Amino acid sequence: MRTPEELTERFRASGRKVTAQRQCIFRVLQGDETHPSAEAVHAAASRQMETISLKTVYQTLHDLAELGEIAALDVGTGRTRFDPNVDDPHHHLVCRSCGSVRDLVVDFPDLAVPDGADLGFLVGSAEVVFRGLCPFCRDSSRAPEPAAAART
Amino acid sequence: MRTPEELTERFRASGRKVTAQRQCIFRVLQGDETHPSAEAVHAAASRQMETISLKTVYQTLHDLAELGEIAALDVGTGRTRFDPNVDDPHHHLVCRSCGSVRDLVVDFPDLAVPDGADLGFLVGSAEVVFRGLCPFCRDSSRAPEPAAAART
DNA sequence: GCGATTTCACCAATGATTGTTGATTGACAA
DNA sequence: TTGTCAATCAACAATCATTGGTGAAATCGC
Repeated sequence: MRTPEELTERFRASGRKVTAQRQCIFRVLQGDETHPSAEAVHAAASRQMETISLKTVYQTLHDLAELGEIAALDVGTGRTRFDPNVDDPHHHLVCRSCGSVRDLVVDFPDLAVPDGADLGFLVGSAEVVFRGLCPFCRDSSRAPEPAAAART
Repeated sequence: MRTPEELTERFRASGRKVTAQRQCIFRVLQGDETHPSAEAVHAAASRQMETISLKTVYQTLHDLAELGEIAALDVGTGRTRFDPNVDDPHHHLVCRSCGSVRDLVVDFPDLAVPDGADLGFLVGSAEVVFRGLCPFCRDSSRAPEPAAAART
């Protein structure tokens, strides 16, 4: 993901204004590898700006996604998660227990639809989701890690 | 997926009663390869039983999933889809345009998390989603196929 | 400085799914 | 055949994540 400064430029260049709350969100996303939901971003942003509204967070996340600076991803855990890592192609590890998501930067060269098996589909991309237990849920295999359980 | 008769036995064996509406749903799912949503199952069932309620459909689909006779799957299209093919492991082709889903029965032997890349996760399974355009949306590349557009 | 954009709080609506009610039906074991 | 309990129905409300509206206040950037 780009730095807050670069994002500021991009926003300006696209005709958007750069407000304090937007910059706050830029900062929150910077280096975040937890694939936060909009709620989680809002919670983190609120720590820096108590009055920032959930609406604004949703709006800015969509702006960022529209500009291709972050990716919105749905791994079947109910809410949309946002992935600041949009530079190197990767897959995902998803915890069955707490729903946490981590990047898996691995290339699978053999991952393609065999000839004749595509059922007429014009295939564009492949995403792999590995499901299992994250380190915390694996250890305390009945009680998920508190922070993770809090819908992180 | 098992035959309606087998499902009838399984339901009885698990202490569930086998009603006309449940059998109707068994029949609807039988051989259905479209990965129908609950709504779609309800629509199809309604053609055989006009009074069957959506509630009952949801309930029965969950019963079937609980017994492992069908799989509930979420490919990021908003609604949960139900897959009667639970016997051979497979992946999915998803249409970006109309959201239709098809099975892809292919084994990817190299699909594993490399040593040391698992970030501490205890990985259990891998699902691949290939995204692209289904035959209908590919041809009429602006207007999705009517039946498919109707939330099939 | 000025105008257009953005934000705010508040509240309502969406769409998929689940829960509640109370009355009726019907499956199935005895 | 019958009694019991599960299942169903209609109708309605509630959930949760997300989006939409309002009007007023703030503020970005030319």
